[in-house]
Amino acid sequence: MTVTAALSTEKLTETLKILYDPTRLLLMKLLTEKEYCVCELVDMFEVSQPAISQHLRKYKKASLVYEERRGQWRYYRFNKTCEQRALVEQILSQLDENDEQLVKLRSKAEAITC
Amino acid sequence: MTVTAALSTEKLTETLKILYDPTRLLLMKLLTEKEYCVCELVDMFEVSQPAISQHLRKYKKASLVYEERRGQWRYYRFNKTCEQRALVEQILSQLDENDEQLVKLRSKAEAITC
DNA sequence: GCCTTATATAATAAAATGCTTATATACTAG
DNA sequence: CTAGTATATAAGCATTTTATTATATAAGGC
Repeated sequence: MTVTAALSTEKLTETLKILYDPTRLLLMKLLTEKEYCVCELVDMFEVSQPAISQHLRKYKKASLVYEERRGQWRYYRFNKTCEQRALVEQILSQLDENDEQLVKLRSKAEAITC
Repeated sequence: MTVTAALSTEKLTETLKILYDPTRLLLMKLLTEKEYCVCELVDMFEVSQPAISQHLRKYKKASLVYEERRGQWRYYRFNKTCEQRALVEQILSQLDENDEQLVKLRSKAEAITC
């Protein structure tokens, strides 16, 4: 059930440019699994809130995520209808589930109450 | 025949960091198809010889390519035994074969005598 | 309305990137 | 040995990136 390859050099490199950053790669991994609000992500990654917001803005600019406002929170999740979907999923599927950083992140994710 | 995913965050992002540059992405596409010597690549891409050499060095540092000296030339080709092979091939397979930059490059490749 | 919380944006400084020019190295031909 | 070609490396510079701090915006509770 492979999708036809049809990304331009520009679109492809734009996407890789987003995912080459470790924080953004792992963050995207999480966002493909479930939605998160910004404050949850800030608690999980060791960077400031503006840094997270800026990463999220990059995803959004590339149509990789949906943003949904609910009350005073904004929830983000992977946009499964984006044209880069296959690419993103293939890249993320290459990530070792036992990778130290990923494992650590997942355990933090469980502990968070926001 | 999918290969087991087992790349660390570090290895994965290192590879994406190499491929996010349009020149390096297209160059890698060519190198997965056949071997090239540096002067051929210089003629195909619109950058200086040192720029090409520097791109090639990045591949080599990440074990993505083999380098073979023959006479005064150095031939480069994709290293099919590298651990990032599946990742690289999946990424490259997402590239539209009709992409303008790729098509232009291929036509130049045919014309080159080095 | 006012205060608090959640989030985005702006400004800025530090680091990384990728190109160019200049130079070094290595092989070939004579 | 010398000159020419192929390639790598070094140095320098302009641009981009990313994080931080400071500030703005927007919603919720009182």
